[in-house]
This record gives sequence, structure tokens and C-alpha cells, in this order.
Amino acid sequence: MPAFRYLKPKDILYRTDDPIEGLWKIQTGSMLVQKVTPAGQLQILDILGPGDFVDLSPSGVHTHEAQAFSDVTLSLHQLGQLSSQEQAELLDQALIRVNHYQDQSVCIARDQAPQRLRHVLKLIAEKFQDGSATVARDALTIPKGAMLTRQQMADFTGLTLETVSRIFSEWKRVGWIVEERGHHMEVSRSLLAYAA
Amino acid sequence: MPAFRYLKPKDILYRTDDPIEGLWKIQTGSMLVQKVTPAGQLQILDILGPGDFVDLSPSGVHTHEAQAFSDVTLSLHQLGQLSSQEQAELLDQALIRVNHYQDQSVCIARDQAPQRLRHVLKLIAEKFQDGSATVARDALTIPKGAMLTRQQMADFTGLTLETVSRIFSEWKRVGWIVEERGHHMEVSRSLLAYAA
DNA sequence: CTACGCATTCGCGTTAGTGCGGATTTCTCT
DNA sequence: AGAGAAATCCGCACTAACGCGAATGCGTAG
Repeated sequence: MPAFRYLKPKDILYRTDDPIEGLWKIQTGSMLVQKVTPAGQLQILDILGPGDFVDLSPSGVHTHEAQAFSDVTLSLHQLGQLSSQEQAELLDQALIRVNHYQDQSVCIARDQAPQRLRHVLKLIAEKFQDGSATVARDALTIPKGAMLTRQQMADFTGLTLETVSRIFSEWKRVGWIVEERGHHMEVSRSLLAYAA
Repeated sequence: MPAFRYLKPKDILYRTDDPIEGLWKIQTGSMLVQKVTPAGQLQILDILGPGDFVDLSPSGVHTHEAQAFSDVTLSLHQLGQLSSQEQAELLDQALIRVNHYQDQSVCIARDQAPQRLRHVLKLIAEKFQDGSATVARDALTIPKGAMLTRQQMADFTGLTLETVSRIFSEWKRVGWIVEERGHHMEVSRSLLAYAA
């Protein structure tokens, strides 16, 4: 019988160097995986959702920090007591994440600012795309609770707040995106498909 | 009885989208894990050595490419036939690598050019630091076969060849590093410790 | 030993993105 | 509804890094 934990948005589950309590798994909601640099800058690394194990750390302490993005329910497991199915799940997720971070590295290292932002939009569009979303047509809808702030996108892409803001302004101007203030955002598929 | 494979420097073990043959493990030598962007740029992601599993891909095809850095001996394993110890090893390596790529992302996203290069030097210094190396004093020695070319460092850090060259020139000028052409490089510990 | 080829270096103009300052707009809490 | 706090936007000057072009250095094959 695993322990549970409930978080509200912005709650921190653990910080860097905190001892590891066990293996947290998200039941509902979504969380941000992030790091704070020595210089104090925040780097957002990933967004995790239901079914995802939150902390995959090889040592005895956390090497990153985890923050609730929405309301979150978590269950606590112990590495030694996983069923073989859960073990396979864990390995699978680890491999997927290796892949994710490889792509992320390439994106940050090589792509220009607009492309990096497209990458983020694509990522959250995928993460939050349940059947309920208006799937079709030529635009994706990113629901209210899923939209990141300009600052968060900057922290995700390694850009500055201003750069992100400028690019989104431009996109709104050209009609690639439609933003209904604080509610949801429509993203043209052609924007995401855009390769340069 | 696993199959074996031998590679010479610059040989490609597999490329992106090649079907996965199984699980390669390095016996001797070291390999580069890298990706080629749609724009044709090369991004080096990691350097692997003896004991490391080379390909950790969640799907049926490779998502990156692996190139021999030195002479390499590999053994081929099947995921379903691993001993429980090997399984644990695999998971462990996956977790370590998740961590590695997280750090790499932060480094590339946030650090300036000189800091990124310090990061690379640190990485190869660690990877190739066997007891044989002149460990002590105030300088690390990176042996002949372990040194990357300027271009490879650029491909690793997401910088350009010229930028890397300029920074290394500066470091040589100031005495942080001593390079004996194509042989080995002495790196002052204070350079690596430098935090800004 | 010599010649060719690749790696490295460097000067110089260009550029993408930064950093600051300040004006709005929007959200939240009472 | 109203006030205060937070998020967004944008103009402008600035800088780190890029990209080109060309010279030099070094290593290896004949």
C-alpha cells in the first residue's frame, strides 16, 4: 500500500540535494522537472504527466527539482518492491527520457530562437493532447491550464523573457497563433511544421 | 555466447533509423554518440567507454548514430536474455545518462562559450582518467588518443570551429593549457574549477 | 624528403539575441 | 468592483558569437 501525496500548483516536491524518499509516480496532474544553475537561473527540463515516474536519480540525493504545474496526486514506491511490470515500465521511461533529452540538447544547441519555441509548443501540445481537445482542422488548441508563461518558455528554451515575448508577438501579428488571454491558445499546424 | 564486432576509428556502428540489432556493449575502446540535424549539422552527445551499453533506444530503430572514436570491441546482447545483474546495470546506466543529458542541456542552454568548453574538457578528463595518467599536481593530462579536434568540440558544444579555436588560443596564451601538437594536453585544474 | 591535405588560427564585418527601462495589460485577492 | 502585484510588450543600445576569407602549421603518404 503505497503512500500518497497531493500538491498544488507551484508546490515543490523536492529540491536538488534533498535525500531520495523513494520513487514518485504521478497519478493525476503534471509536474515540471527543473534545475537551478549556480548563477541562480532556472532551467526547465521536462514536463511529466500521469503514469510518469518523477525522479530518476542514480545516487542517493536528487540532482534536480520537481515542481507541481497543476494540482497533482502522487504515489510513492520503493525501487526494491516494484512488480516486474513496473520495473519494465521504469526502464522504458528511462530510455524514452534519454531520448527526449538528447533531442532537447540538439534543439537547444543548434536551433535558433523561433525553432526552439516551436519545439516547446509541440511538446506541450503532445503532452496535453487528450481526445477532448479540438483535434482537427489546421490548428491545435492548447488548453488553459497547459499554457506556460513567457518566462517559463524562456526558462525552458534557454532564451530570455524578452526574446520569447517578441517572437510570440510576431506570430500573433502574422496570425500563426491566436491567444485568448489566459484561457487557451490556437496554434496553426503550419507553424509547427515550419522547418526553418 | 554473444556476437562480437570490431571497429576502427571513424567507423559507424549504426546510423539514425537503422533497425536495432540488439544491445551493444563496449568491451574496449570508446565511442561517440551523435546526431545529425535536418540541416546537416553534427551534434556530438556523449562519449562512451568500456562497460557502457551503446544504444538505449526505446523503439525499434536507432534515434541517433554511434561512431568509433578509437579502436573498439563490442559484444552484442539481447534485451530478453540479460542476467538480472545486467538488467540492473542497464537501468543504472540509463538513469546515469538521463542525468548526464540533463546537465548537458543546462550547460548548453545557459553557459557561455568558455564554460561550455570547460565542461567538455572536464568530461573527457574524467572519461579517460585511468590510474596511468599523471593524476596529481595542479594539472590534468589528457592523453593523445583522447583529445578531440576543435571541430569535434564545436560539434559537442554547439559552438563554431572558430569560436572554439579562439578560446583555446586565449587559454594557451594565458597558460591555462599547454598543448603539444597532436600528442597530449595539460589542463590546469584552476581552469576547470573556474566558475564564471 | 617532399608534397599534398587537413587542422588550426586570426582579422574583420555581421547578426541574433541580450539587458534595461518603462509603458500597458491582465490576473488575483479582498 | 478596486487596488496591488504580476505578466507582457516594445524601443534602443550593446555584446557574444558567427561566418567568411585567407594564412599558417602539422602529419602522412608516396
